[in-house]
Amino acid sequence: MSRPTDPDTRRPLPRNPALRPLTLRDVSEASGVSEMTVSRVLRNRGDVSDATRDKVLVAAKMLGYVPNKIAGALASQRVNLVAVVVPSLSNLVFPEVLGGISETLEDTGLQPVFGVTNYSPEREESVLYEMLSWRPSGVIVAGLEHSDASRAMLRNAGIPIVEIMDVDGDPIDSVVGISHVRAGREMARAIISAGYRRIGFLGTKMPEDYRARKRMQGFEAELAEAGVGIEDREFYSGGSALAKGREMTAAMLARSPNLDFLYYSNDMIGAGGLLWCLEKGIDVPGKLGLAGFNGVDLLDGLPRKLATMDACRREIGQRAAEIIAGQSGSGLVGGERVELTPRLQPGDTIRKL
Amino acid sequence: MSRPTDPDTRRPLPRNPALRPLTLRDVSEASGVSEMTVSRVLRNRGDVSDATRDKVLVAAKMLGYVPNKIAGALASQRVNLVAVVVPSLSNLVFPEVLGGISETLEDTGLQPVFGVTNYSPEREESVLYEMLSWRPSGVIVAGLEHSDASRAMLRNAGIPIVEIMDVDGDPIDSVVGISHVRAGREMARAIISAGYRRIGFLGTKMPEDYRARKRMQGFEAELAEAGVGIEDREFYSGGSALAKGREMTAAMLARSPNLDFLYYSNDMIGAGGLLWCLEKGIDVPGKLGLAGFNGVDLLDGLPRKLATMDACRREIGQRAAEIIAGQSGSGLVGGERVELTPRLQPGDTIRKL
DNA sequence: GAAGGCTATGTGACCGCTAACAGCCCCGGC
DNA sequence: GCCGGGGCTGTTAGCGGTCACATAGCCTTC
Repeated sequence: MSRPTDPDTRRPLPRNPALRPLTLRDVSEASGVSEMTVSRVLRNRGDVSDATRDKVLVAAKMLGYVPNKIAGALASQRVNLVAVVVPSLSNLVFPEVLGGISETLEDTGLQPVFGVTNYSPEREESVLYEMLSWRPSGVIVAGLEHSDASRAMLRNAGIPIVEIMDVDGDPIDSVVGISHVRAGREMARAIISAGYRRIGFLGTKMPEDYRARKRMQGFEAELAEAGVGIEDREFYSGGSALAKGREMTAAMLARSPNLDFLYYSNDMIGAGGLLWCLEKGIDVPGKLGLAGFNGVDLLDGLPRKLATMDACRREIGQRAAEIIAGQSGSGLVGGERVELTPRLQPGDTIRKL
Repeated sequence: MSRPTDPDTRRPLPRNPALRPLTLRDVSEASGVSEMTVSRVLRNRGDVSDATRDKVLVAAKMLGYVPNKIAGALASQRVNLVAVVVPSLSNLVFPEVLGGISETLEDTGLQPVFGVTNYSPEREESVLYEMLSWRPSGVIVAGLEHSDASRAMLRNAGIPIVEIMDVDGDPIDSVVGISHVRAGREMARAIISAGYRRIGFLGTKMPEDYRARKRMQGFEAELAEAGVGIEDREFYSGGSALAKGREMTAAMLARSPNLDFLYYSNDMIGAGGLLWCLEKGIDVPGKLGLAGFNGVDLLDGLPRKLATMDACRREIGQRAAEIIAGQSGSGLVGGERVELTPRLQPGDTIRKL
């Protein structure tokens, strides 16, 4: 999107006198050419002589004209917006995904527009409705679980849809993510093969956090195959995750002192648990192993590095954005499936063999 | 813009056969009334008989019609979007502000649209340009420092503008935030009155982080009035803040072992420093006091509570949103100034007297 | 020097919706 | 019976751009 670049005039561009928003006609009159030509100049499309171009740009800048994309979009049936819908911004997983998206979209002419659902399907539905009513060029939405109405809307939108974060399920169109079931399994395998056997699970209570649940399912399934069960569980909701991690760890170890491993559904509560264990002088990872999930580098710098599994957040954003950008450009294909592989980061809280 | 997809659900809303986006006319034909009446029903505006209303709603739902806000906005000259421009999402300060905004806008019919500038004035300019070209009902933008062109655009937009986070400067229209200069001063006062005298400052290198700089200026000014100077400084950029906090603290104390207080420009590096000090067995807050800034509750749960100052992030978002919502509703006033008061949270890392 | 092909610009018809107004029907009051 | 006034619905004219096409010059080319 090229804009009349500004020479360094000290003077702010003149104030619009009529307080009526400027239109192409204003620029066209000021520069003595037709509206169409102004439009061409401002969009850098079609042939315009250099002389005319300059005239127009000068006039536009002088007036402080900002094109009206609403009118443009209506006329051209083209919208450079990409709707991005995530459940939360405080999760710190999502800001990173959004970062990947922004970054990748940066030089495609596409613009991300973010919406937040607070993990509520109803809210997701209304956010999607709202966003689709702006006829974006594509939609990126977290998760594979949506209300029937949401799925129908997305399917009917006739634009590329990319569901992200998770690949365990039935995508509407394209999907980019990791298998949380598999992530849970792999962590279980690592834990088992490090010799831990009495395992506790700590997670969120949130019923809508399908991904955390899938991790737990995969985790449990893999343990079961090794003849091991989850001995104790604890769930929380709300509050500061770090503090909750402490509390839950204390509670669980008080209740089940024989546990030799704690698997946390996210790094923040894991970090809380880790801090608590260190304070109590518990031998980590000798007597007690710990692991979280997400690989948030925010936590680099803890006294000990928590074992975790990278959720490929940034890359998920990038790949999703690439799919949208690719399809919105030319012949649409759709139905892509990108499964990324989360990497286990053993850190210092799982025994080395 | 249309792609074949698979219709294998039980009974989704019937697929749009022509793959041409639905319009009011489709609904109007399906329900046997005029487009205008459909429009009225869908917007809940004007009198429509219950019988007609039901007919229309049924038809719209059956078709899976999603209104085209682009056309609607063009015709009505009304857009329910509020542009929100922040420098970063990874700062974890901003997601909270956005939360406050979303929350407050929720039942106003207004919709926030987020843009990210990465602390770059050029990027801010282009993000603003892009957003203004959608003719939003208002703009919320972080900071008071903008390029001349950005200021001109905002001034000329003819819509409510709210600059947030900071009140130390010259606002374009309305402003909601705290005085970072004063925040720095207050922290200095607290430190001085707790008896600390040999003070180090640790912060970001980022030249565009005006607010951190203002805090430092206020801090230094207040110290100076007490006849105290900053004895040592250290700045970082990039990397994990927690880890950087450790490193910088180690480096500074190696260089200036006599310091008795460290003031960090944000809580994350402060937390890193705190963890490092505790590991080293340094007597905090006896021999060495520590303080950060922001009051991020993410960090509740550290072994010791870091002294900090709440930046009123959520409330800033709320108040800003209220201003936009209030003005967009009725007669515009503008020029409001809301200065919030950051509260000192002494935590456990400043000596009590 | 006429035909053909560029390049640079202008012309009208929309894009899908809503504001404003016009009309119709039915009611009650005088 | 006529009039006035609601309640409900339809009609017309844009909103501010862009598309497709027409057009005017001018330069080749033979």
